[in-house]
Amino acid sequence: MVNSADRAPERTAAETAPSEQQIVERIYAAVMEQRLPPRTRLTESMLCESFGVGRMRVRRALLLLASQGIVDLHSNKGAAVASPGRKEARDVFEARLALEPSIVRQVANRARPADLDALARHIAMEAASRNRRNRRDAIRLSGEFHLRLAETTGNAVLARMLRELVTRSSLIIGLFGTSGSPHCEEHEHAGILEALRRRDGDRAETLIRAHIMHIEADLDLSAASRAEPDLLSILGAAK
Amino acid sequence: MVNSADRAPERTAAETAPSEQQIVERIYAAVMEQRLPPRTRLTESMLCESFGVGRMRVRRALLLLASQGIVDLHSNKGAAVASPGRKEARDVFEARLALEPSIVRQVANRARPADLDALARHIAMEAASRNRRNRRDAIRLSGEFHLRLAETTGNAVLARMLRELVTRSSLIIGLFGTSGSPHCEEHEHAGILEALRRRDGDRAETLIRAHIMHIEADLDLSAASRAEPDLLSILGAAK
DNA sequence: CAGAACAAGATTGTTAACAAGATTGTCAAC
DNA sequence: GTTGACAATCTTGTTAACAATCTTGTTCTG
Repeated sequence: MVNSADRAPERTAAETAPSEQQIVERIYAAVMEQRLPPRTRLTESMLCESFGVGRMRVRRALLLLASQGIVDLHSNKGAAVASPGRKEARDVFEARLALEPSIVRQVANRARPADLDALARHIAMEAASRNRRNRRDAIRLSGEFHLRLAETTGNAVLARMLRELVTRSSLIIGLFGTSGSPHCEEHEHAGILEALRRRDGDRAETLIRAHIMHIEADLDLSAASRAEPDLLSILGAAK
Repeated sequence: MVNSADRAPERTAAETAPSEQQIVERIYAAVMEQRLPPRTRLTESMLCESFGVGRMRVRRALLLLASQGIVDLHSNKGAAVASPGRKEARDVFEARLALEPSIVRQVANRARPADLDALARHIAMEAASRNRRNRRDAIRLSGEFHLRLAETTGNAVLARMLRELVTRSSLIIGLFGTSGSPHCEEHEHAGILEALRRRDGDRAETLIRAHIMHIEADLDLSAASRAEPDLLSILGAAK
């Protein structure tokens, strides 16, 4: 009776049926930790028993995720984790280059000491995960640092937009990233925080711009990566 | 038999049942033209017969609109056109100040002559609507100019984000705007285009930043405007 | 044996009915 | 006459069944 089918159909009494917003959160987290690679099929029935909710909730959650570019949703063909192309990857990082310099400037001008301390603790967690070789947490925390910056501005609009961009960046890095461990980042996050502590908005802006460009430079957006013709190129090359 | 109730329940055979994306577009347009004022109740049954679709489509469309801050969606209480508060208004314009300077800089660097001509034609349409005292078109076109700029970058991510921000700005202007006709804008749009034609990115950036701040300066975000306690303040004042 | 037609299974899209909750109008009691 | 409770109506939230579409496996034919 115990089989692979009932991995998580029933949950403890404490967890009530999650709302669509909570379903979205959990898929967001899974994508940011690169546990859900691009092109992963997300069938409704599978999600229903995973979360213990009805089909309606799942469909609404998928619609929200699709509206933010996290999943692709084709008519009559179901949902799958999005697989951004090169053009889309460039667009996402261009948008980040537009938003994040403004964000760190605001933080430099308006952050309270407690906010900066929280950012320092976050960087410490990043370092701990990296030392512990906990790749999953390290990846998630590295992206979440940028979210924390956005949240520190107190601007909910900016925070929501950046959250979408950072999550899509995780997909992009999983698809096009070349170096497995971007340990350059940790050092750069610390440098940004130092500039923020000195209230040096110009410096913080320069640093985060360089930081984003470093992340993008680690990608291979040149030619024949995995994009649309996944199986064709693989089979053609293997033959 | 002809009554106010059947304003658009049946449509010509050419128009098939619109998809949820089309429903979203039409509500977007209505909000941008300030035909749907904030706090307007949007009951599902009303939308169903307005668009001639089932309840499912309407609910999905409302969910999408809610995820972008265009409508408020409270549990068991239905949907209503969003009524941004002062904080939200400031956040939206702060986000625009972050995005649009980058957008015009990109346009200055990369736009083709045909793109710039299209922008010129758009400004001409704005002027025509204004001369014709067509307030509805004038308002919509004025906002759409910023969307055209974003689309000219070719960056779909930026374009989608700005679309949300511009639409929410329409709501904000309707709520907090003081001068009825912002005819200053037309002149400013033309100035931005001129800078773009000269490929002067710095100048274009400066102009659009000033332009956005002018729009925001026309708002009254000080104290007791219409926000949350709409009826209470009205009744209290009328007494 | 290859290839196409066909059929079975599965998945998504849609509709309808039902249940739960909120608002409004009414009525009785003080 | 006013206030409170109650009931009717309307609106939303949920579930279940049904229809349409796609995928996959089989079989028949050349």
